[in-house]
Amino acid sequence: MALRYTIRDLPRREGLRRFAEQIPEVDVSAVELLVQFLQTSSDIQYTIFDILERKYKLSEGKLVVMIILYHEPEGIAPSKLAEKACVTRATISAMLHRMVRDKLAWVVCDSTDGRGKLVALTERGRSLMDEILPGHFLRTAQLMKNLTEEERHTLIGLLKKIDVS
Amino acid sequence: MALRYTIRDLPRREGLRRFAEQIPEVDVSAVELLVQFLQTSSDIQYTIFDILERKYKLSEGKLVVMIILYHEPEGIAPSKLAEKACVTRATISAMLHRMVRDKLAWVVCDSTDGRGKLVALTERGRSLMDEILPGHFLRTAQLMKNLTEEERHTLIGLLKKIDVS
DNA sequence: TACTTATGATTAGTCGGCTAACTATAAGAG
DNA sequence: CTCTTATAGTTAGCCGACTAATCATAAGTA
Repeated sequence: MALRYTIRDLPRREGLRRFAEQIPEVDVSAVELLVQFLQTSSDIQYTIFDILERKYKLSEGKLVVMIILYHEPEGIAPSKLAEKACVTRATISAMLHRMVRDKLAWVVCDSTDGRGKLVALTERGRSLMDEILPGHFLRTAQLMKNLTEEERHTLIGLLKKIDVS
Repeated sequence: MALRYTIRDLPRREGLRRFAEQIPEVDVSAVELLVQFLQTSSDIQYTIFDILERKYKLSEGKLVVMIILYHEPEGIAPSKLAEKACVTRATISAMLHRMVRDKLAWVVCDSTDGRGKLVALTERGRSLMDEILPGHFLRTAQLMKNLTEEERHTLIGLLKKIDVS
């Protein structure tokens, strides 16, 4: 099914806002802000990551993992990789399987630790990154092009005020 | 594995930023903005939705579906539900299976259309929503409490300037 | 040294997304 | 009225995330 992505979350989030308005004690502007944030979030998800997904079968998670690997030409332990990518080892384990299958990475046993392994990108993995990243940064710049330097600064400041303690 | 959620994406996104800095043509402030946005995004994901997930086994997607159903006491067709929730019918189909299994919703055949069905919340589903929503809106308000009304307004305006055309 | 504990990786099972292919029924066109 | 096309729902199979359990090896301790 072809979802109409440009308006995709409007009705979805709208429901939440309508709901909030019906309950007197609710902080409506906070809900509206959350709704807008989630909306922007899924829009960015689409313009930045779904493109990579469709064109290169590369999810955000895999991109993150590959960028980490790109910086570790000597290889890195899967557990370290999990930690840096902020996912569980189980997730890395499955992802590595697919990456090895697709010849994007290789894995060897760590000679200094019988339990451990070492992962690194293959030449194919490296060149995929070289192919992908320029467009990725370009799309990022495009996304933000309507914001002045000052506005970007303000926006970062306001985002940091959201209390996620 | 217990991830340290409070700092969970710092290293992850950091890799992207460091990468950007090494390439001269890259619009660094745009990348920084994206990094901060994704960071805030996953923080919100945690404080708002992971809580629901852990306490009530309720994902964001299921919450959205249940809010829609909450507003449709007469029942709604799964295809309409998919459209309003902005997911595919296949996704709804699987989710409804689980919701029926967990006695949160029931499904009957549509008498006016041999192909169709009608879904609605069970009493259990409704009362779960009644139980969950106050806390949910409270956490939303908590999240935004450090922002003045004016700042909220500014933030919404800036988010809308992000170009996702 | 032997036992206990900690760590690295994997596996099984769950969930929520997706696409593609399928079945059944409704609606429209000739 | 029949044939074609569109629509509703399901199923199979993939991906990335998770937890919990398991296995092997390292490291620490009595």
